[in-house]
Amino acid sequence: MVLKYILLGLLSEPASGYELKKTFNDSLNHFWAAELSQIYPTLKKMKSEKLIVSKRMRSVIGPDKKLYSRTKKGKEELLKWLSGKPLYGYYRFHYAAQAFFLSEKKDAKKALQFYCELREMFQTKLAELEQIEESLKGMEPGWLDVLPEESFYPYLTLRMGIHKMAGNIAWCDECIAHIERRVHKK
Amino acid sequence: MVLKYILLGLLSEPASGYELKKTFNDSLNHFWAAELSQIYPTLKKMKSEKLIVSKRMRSVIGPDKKLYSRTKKGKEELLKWLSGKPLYGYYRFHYAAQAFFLSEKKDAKKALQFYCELREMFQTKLAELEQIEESLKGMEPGWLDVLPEESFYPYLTLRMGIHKMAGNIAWCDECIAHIERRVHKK
DNA sequence: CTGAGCATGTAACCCGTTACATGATTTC
DNA sequence: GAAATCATGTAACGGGTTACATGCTCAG
Repeated sequence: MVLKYILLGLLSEPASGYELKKTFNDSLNHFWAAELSQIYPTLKKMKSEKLIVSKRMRSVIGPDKKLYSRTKKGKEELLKWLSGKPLYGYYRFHYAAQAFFLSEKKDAKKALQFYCELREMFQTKLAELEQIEESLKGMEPGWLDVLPEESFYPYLTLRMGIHKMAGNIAWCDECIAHIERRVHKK
Repeated sequence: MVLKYILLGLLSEPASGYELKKTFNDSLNHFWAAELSQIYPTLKKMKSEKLIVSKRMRSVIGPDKKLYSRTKKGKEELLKWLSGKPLYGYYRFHYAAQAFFLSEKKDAKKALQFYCELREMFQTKLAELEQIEESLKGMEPGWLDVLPEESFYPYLTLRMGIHKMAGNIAWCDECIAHIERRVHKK
């Protein structure tokens, strides 16, 4: 139930479900995602658990919205989660599954093509993240040290995405070199 | 339905559900996992789709087992999947969610501790992967070039895991340095 | 005779996705 | 009047996990 804790974390400022979804799109997207159809029921459940309260608000544009705020109990729950050990989980990489069985194709050139396509995908993702980083960066050299904490820690997770993608690209380059050497040896 | 294709890929040699589970434990574990309670129904469904056939086999030790083999249709299905573009998917990193909200703790030392623990986790995983790699490596310098294809491509996915972990560790080191600088500045 | 490993399965549940349903307001 | 954006929800389904159920054989 990680979504619950993420919503709790985002509700340091009151927000509606719809607004929370937008935050996902532009702040947490490189490591998490959630659809509205999941957010709404989760908020409902959190409210029944008294982790948050809601207030009906008139919206200037569009229909009324429900502004959710975190309760004291909610804040405690969040801190408890943050105090736990970092949790790793298990990951499923679809492209790795494909890469694992590449020998079935009996054609090293196809394998080479696969890794080149994969590299391009990673390169695109990396460029996206670097663009976000660029827009965040101040122009003075000490900008990072004066960033407020609420922006500093999220920035570090953006760096995670960048490191991951760089690692992926390095992997692809290595694989491409290995496969090419094999092709030429033959 | 990636599991279906993975099982299809593993069935280049006939095997039972129980044996396939063991393969997961020692060959694909760094990028995929599957429980027996998921493998058995999946095999059943694949059989009904005529992608595989089964044969009852007497086991020397323990009860009878069902040996599954891939059919021609199954092989075709597998090749079709392998010919598709590499699929990326979306990923959810629990520890990143925690890292995102570290400012809530109001204590940079706690944040530092979090990243140190995370780094240790990655280091442990990396060591595991490197040990597997060590046991795979031959002693002659050209060992990789003479590896048969069915071992070469899986080896490359092991390299993926190693690159990912190295990237994660580099990220942690960077974060730790940033946070320490902030603490000292204050 | 107990426990570990071999072997196969079902049931309940949880998380997340896609599709569907509804309706207001603003802009072109 | 159509399309885009704001706003909230429900229903069906899929993939995966945990727990449960059963039974064989071998080693200590």
